[in-house]
Amino acid sequence: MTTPLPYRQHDHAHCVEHALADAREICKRSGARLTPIRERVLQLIWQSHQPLGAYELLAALSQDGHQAAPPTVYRALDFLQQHGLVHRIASLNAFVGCPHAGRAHTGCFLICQTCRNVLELTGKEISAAIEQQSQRQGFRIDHVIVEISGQCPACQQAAANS
Amino acid sequence: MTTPLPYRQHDHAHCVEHALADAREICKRSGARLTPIRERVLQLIWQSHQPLGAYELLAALSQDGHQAAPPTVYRALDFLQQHGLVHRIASLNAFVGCPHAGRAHTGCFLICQTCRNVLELTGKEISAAIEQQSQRQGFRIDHVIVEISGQCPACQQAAANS
DNA sequence: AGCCGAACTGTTATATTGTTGCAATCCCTC
DNA sequence: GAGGGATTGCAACAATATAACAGTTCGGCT
Repeated sequence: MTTPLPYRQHDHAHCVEHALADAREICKRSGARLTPIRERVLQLIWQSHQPLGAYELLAALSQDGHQAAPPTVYRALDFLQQHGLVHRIASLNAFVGCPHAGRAHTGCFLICQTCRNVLELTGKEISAAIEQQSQRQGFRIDHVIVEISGQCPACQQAAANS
Repeated sequence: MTTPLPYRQHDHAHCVEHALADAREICKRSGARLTPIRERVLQLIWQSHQPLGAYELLAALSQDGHQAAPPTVYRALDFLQQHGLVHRIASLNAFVGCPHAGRAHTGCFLICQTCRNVLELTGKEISAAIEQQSQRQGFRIDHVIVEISGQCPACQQAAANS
């Protein structure tokens, strides 16, 4: 798995470790148990820095020598989702680390179809519009999915130069 | 399959026929072939008036006496999606008829987790916010998914009365 | 320390959703 | 009515996700 373009420049190991430290802290505060399997799954997701499917995680765990079946991975993912540490990208059947874990937010994802990177938007404009329109219909919101597929700036440029 | 609450009052058969007539017209204009299978799938989706999974459609086709395998259904669905006649709801792995076929729009769905009905919003506010935020990131949009799960007004009321 | 109950994990099997590849058929155009 | 692209039939299979149950670990409590 090659590290994708936009991430070549940053200190990847450090950013992964930072996410894990955050996760430990968040779980500690809420009394949740970030067990070895769960932590390992979270680490794998962050290392890839791209959406990772459940069965890709499963394969990675097997390479660890860890015997693992689908439920193991799905349970870890459920836990991580419930604690806001990862998001599921419905249009990809895959999971990404959440860079805003701990802070209240509605996931809103820009998915590049070329390099496969995902950017999570933080602005309130979109969720505000969604809440307003839902309220207008008298609809009580439980969960919101916003997934925008297309091409990121870097890949647009790369495409233009070829 | 019981007709869900919000639809008890309308002339369901007429609304289905209207959607089919629209579809025939749209395909005619674009030179697309709305073959019997495709039309039947569209009809089944509209009749249910709720999201329908590919394998539910498959079962319904089999009841017609029509021998059908998964690819048959998926191909029909691909066609209907490409021509804007149905939408796929990623969070349900299911398909709904599009009430705005032919008119340019971005699907934005309110999904009631109680009655399973889906309402497609038409307002431009949400898609405008999405376009604006994407543009700010220099992201070129290809396709947008907005799926809002929760509870519709009717079901909120029903829940309150019990 | 030792016990209890809840949470977590292992394991097998199975359900659900979606795709590939190839042959046969249909339908439009020339 | 012959050629060629679109459509369909069909069989196999791939990918994603869940169910059910047994065993194990962990943390709180006495």
